[in-house]
Amino acid sequence: MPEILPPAFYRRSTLAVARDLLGMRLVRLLDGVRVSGYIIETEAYIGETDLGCHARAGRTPRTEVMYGPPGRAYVYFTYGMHWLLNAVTEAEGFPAAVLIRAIWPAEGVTIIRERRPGRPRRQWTDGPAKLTQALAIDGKLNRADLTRPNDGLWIERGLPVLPERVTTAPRVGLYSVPEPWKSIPWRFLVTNPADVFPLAHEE
DNA sequence: AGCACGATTAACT
DNA sequence: GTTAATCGTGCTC
Repeated sequence: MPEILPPAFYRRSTLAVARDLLGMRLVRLLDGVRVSGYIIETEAYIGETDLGCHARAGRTPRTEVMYGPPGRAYVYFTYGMHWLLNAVTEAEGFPAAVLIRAIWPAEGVTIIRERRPGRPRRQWTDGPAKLTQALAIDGKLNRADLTRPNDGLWIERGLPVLPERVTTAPRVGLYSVPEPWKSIPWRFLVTNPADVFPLAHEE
């Protein structure tokens, strides 16, 4: 039976959660069908002092969810057209989250292809807004509970990713953010995911 | 009330 | 390599 990651998984250091989410399975239930993928890229955003984190603005209507209980979804809209998915981390009251930047398709490949028309397979879910398109994730899922199946979006234990398969790098897209936040290596990637995860077959 | 900008993507040259 | 698309958010007036 798939084990849904409990609140205790998220109620830890955001860097540990970002690292450990690699290989876990992000699951979306669409019309009773499981659409899922293994998480292969994440980024950590940690507290009001992290000038790359939205919580640098303090408590606002948008950032409020990051101050709430761990294991909830923080879904926000950017560039006028894209939704991005985060998992809230750390103890309630401390604002932090992990951005899910890429997944390796696992289940529901037919639905994913339909939701990413005309794109080659490797571009289905290799970006933070591409995966939300593929899994039909938008603002309605902000504050969803990722530790229960109730909201149709959760994260399960997946496949282990060994330390030698993990790369760290600076976070993406923080052009105007001052140092050290701009270059601090809080991005986590699985190297050569094709060697680790099975190629999903058509259903 | 107005404004600058963004945790991006796709389509260009 | 460059750039347009497009609008919610937070900040300033």
